[in-house]
Amino acid sequence: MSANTLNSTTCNNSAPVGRPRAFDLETALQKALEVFWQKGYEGASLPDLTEAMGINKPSLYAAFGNKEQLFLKAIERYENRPSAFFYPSMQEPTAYRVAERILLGAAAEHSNPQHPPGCLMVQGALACSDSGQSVKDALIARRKAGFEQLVQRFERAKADGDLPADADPQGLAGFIITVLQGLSVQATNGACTDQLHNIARTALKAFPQTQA
Amino acid sequence: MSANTLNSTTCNNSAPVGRPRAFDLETALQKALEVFWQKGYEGASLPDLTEAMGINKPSLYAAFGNKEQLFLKAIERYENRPSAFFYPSMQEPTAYRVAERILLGAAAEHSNPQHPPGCLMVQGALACSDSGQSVKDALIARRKAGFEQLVQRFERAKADGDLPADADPQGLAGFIITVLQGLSVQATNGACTDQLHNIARTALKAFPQTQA
DNA sequence: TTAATTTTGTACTGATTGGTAAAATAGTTT
DNA sequence: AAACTATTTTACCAATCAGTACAAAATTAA
Repeated sequence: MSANTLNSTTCNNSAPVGRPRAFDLETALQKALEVFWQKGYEGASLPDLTEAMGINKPSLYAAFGNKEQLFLKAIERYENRPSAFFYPSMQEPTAYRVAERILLGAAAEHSNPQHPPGCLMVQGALACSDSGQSVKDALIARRKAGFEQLVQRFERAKADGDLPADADPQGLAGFIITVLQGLSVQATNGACTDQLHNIARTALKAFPQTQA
Repeated sequence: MSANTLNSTTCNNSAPVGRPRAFDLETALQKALEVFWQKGYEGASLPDLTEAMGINKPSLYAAFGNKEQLFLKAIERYENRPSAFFYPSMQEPTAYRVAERILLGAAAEHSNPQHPPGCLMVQGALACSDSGQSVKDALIARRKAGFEQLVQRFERAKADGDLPADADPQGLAGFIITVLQGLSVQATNGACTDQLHNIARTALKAFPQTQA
């Protein structure tokens, strides 16, 4: 196992001993992320990955462990990428604004032609063989974590008074997450940004809006 | 290719010439359907399929062609199974009732513990390798066909007056389909019927309701 | 310069993938 | 009974899967 795991810009500026790595860890991981995004965990073969990453298999295994660990690092990068919108949306001032930013963000991002359609958290491993079960479970856990965060945000909104006293944070969060994930399937179908935007706007009509 | 393709109850009661088939085509197809439903097209291996179907590979190939054709026959059966709810929902008298039946039907059916969670049309092949592309495309086409049917139903509803004159059939149909497919992901997460029902009810609040 | 260390490219592994060849078997037809 | 036909069983095929052994290469440390 290497000393610096995934830190391309290490503080230690003295070059490490041994032959230097000929590729950049982050850009290679980004390429792997895009392959997984397009083909899913099991649909992405090692030749698919190594070709996109511009490295060969021993380099991949030395740097990332194995295919499963590479995938887990890819979804971690996915959630922290600059254009990620879900968790940043929590900081909006009202529940409605949170819901709006999530769904409009998904409409734009899931149909962005600069990367594969849809959401990696959904496309990655929805149904798979027995050997993919652990990765599928990891994605389920991540999706549930997002849901729980949204429930908490809506509970806070209820306490803050920007959601009605009779609002159901659990139900509303479940609804927003469901539309979010449905938009991922729509994007796979080839829907463009305008169509997804239209769907998001329709969904938002079901969301309680205390003030405009 | 066999004379009787998929007709277990043939009108011709004289036994066909040759060694009789030792299994029932429909029940074998049903078993294959359930494997695909659980694991997806590529996640279902031939041993997975033959074991569930209770036959061996040459029997599978003789009866169904190959894995891809077996899958296509499985999704055809899926759409015509007794508990299918999507197309029958079109016959409801109003657009709202159509939307309601689709979403409540999905809430119940996608979480039915008697079969795998979610919808085969979504779980079957959302993201896959290059070799699964044709099956993925077939599922996209089926999903789009369902969407188009719903658009037409809502356009008729607009003409009938049970949708407002300013209603957007395309947008409304896209929204209902999106929630429908999102519910499939939720079911994969392990959501129970009550949770899906709650989400469906929330979604229906976004749907124009001319009369109760 | 030599030793130590790490990555690289090549070639390989055993297991599994979808698919099939061929003979044995179970029926109908003549 | 003999001929015919279709299915079953067993054994196999080439291709691909994820993963690795090993030696050459490239760097730092001594």
